[in-house]
Amino acid sequence: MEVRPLRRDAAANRERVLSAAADVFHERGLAAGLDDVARRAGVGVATVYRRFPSREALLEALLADLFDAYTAVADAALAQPDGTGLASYVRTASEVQATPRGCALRLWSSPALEPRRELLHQRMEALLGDAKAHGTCRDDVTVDDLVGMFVALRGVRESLTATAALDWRRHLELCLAGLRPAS
Amino acid sequence: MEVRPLRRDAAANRERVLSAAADVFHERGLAAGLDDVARRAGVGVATVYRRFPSREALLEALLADLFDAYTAVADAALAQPDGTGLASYVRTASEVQATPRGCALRLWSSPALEPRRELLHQRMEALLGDAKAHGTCRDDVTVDDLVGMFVALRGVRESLTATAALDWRRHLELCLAGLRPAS
DNA sequence: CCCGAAGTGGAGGAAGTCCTCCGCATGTGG
DNA sequence: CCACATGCGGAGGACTTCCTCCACTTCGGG
Repeated sequence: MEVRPLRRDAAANRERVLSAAADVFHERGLAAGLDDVARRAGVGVATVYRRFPSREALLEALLADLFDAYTAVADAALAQPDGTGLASYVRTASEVQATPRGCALRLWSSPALEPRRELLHQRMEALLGDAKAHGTCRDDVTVDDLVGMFVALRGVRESLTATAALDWRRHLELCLAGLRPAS
Repeated sequence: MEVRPLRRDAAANRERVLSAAADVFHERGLAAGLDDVARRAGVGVATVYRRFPSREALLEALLADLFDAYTAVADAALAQPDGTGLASYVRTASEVQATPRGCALRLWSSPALEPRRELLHQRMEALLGDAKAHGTCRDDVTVDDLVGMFVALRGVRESLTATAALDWRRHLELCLAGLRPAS
């Protein structure tokens, strides 16, 4: 498993591809052509395929970043263990998800990312525990419920179809209200 | 605007296409080929295109059915004006949406369906009014919030990606909890 | 029963996407 | 500074999907 590092220019190109992919997928959906991604990155198609053998590999790389960002947000929220961390984590993480890189969320359960997902899972568990201990969250809420919220929010955001005054932040607050203990 | 009715066999084919389209889109997503729809319906491609000039027209026809179903559910819920109608409407409508025809929901705000959408809007308004009057729903909830819920639920349902113990019914209950007045 | 209007199927051209191949360019260790 | 491993671009073949066209079939009113 000796992997020598990429040549410096190649590494830079890799980043440009990732960033372009996030933008393109964000704008035109996950089905957008990789040729478009290449053009946007100012790079040949071959470069995209050389670095990321498949569309999935590309998305996984984006998702890895996203997981890292989530985890960082969760750590920050855990720093103030007064029961408000959970809500602030959910709100901030949702903002991160609204970013172009958030498009990768659809791959959530990719097997290749199990380790990072597990890490994030632990943080969410901790946040839930803290919130429950302070009585700011119902006892029966699970990490999967939180995951469901993020997935749901992505759905709302991607559906801003013309007419709709559909605001994902509004749905977010509805969910947060649902997490709090009844009376 | 004289439109003579379809010949009997043509009308039957139209229904078969609609039903096949619902199944195919449900299984393979809205991007599935219309050729597949035709094959599934046991009909030539030309028949699909003759009856529905575009993929959108096809989806609109499906959505029209869906709106009618929603409206019927809402009417049933309104029959018992004891404050519980809203919740039972949301639950039942969600089940309808889990049906293959529910795949059309993505088109929600198609201009062509304004009249039906308006009809449904009125019913939801009434359900909300009843629930608020009985104190089973927060005063600040709007019809758009409900629409947001349905869109969110579609997102969760379509994301059942392998791993996930993601259950849309669970997210539904979370939302319903969020609708109720705080303490 | 008959005949014209209405409907039908599937071939096939246009367009888009995927991904590989290979001759040329460029960074880097010695 | 040089050699060569590493990386690069874009042409192009295989494939998929879209949608039209037209010769043939079927329905149904008189």
